[in-house]
Amino acid sequence: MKYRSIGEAAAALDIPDSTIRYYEKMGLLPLLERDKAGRRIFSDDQMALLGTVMCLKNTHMPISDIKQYVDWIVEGESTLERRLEMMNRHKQAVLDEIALMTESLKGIDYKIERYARQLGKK
Amino acid sequence: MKYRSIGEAAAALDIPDSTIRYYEKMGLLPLLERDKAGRRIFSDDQMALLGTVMCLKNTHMPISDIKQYVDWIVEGESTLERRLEMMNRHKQAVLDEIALMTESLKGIDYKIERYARQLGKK
DNA sequence: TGTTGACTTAAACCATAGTTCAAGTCGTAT
DNA sequence: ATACGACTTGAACTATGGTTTAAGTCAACA
Repeated sequence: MKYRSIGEAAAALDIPDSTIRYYEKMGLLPLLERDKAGRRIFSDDQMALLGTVMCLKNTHMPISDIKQYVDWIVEGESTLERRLEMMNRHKQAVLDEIALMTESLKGIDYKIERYARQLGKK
Repeated sequence: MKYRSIGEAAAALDIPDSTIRYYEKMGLLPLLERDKAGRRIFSDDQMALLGTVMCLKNTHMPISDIKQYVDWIVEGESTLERRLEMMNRHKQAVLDEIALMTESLKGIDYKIERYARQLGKK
């Protein structure tokens, strides 16, 4: 199994190393292994977890909620139902936010049209 | 012309009064009038501007950029081109962010499916 | 006339999400 | 052997976007 350094993991996900250290400190990356020198090493499983964390972060889930989710993963099968419910609720929140952005974009498009018209007919 | 109090303006846009005061202090609401008692009064024009500010805020434009935009509005017609360019750039940023969220949502949907399957077949 | 309720101010406070710093360790390539 | 780059730590620092507080003013209604 291939292990990655923090630099490789960060490059793979296009985020700064410092963010990964911060996430670990916040408890989003439990069970992260170290080599003999004390350096973080990322297994495929940890890369997958980090990918999930990034999905949640990219959709604006607060760190505290991501931590709850990760804690449930560590806790095991007994939390499957809670995890499913959390993901369903989050999905709806994301859809709502996308809808708000899309709606607000209409106001922006309206400005663009008006400015373009004013500049064009001058 | 109907004027609104800060409470009415806030209720119309479903935001706290304190946010409107904060936006005014940040310079997002220049030319906002006051009544004899010193209270803010919102004309239809100011309501429209506030609506635009909310569109920009809802699409995650930083306060400092919104201020630049409002400053250009106050400056007048000579800034039309810059405003158009700013709105076009912002529109692209919003589309990019929606795309990222939509993509990240796929990872979440995948989790939902897996959890649902695991819970269903048990 | 007096008590509400909505408003005013400036300044302090808060949460969130990182980033930066200083000082030090490790392993490999020359 | 040593220099280099990538890594380590904890703590301090930053930026952003508000919210809260304290003390006070004002207009209208009972």
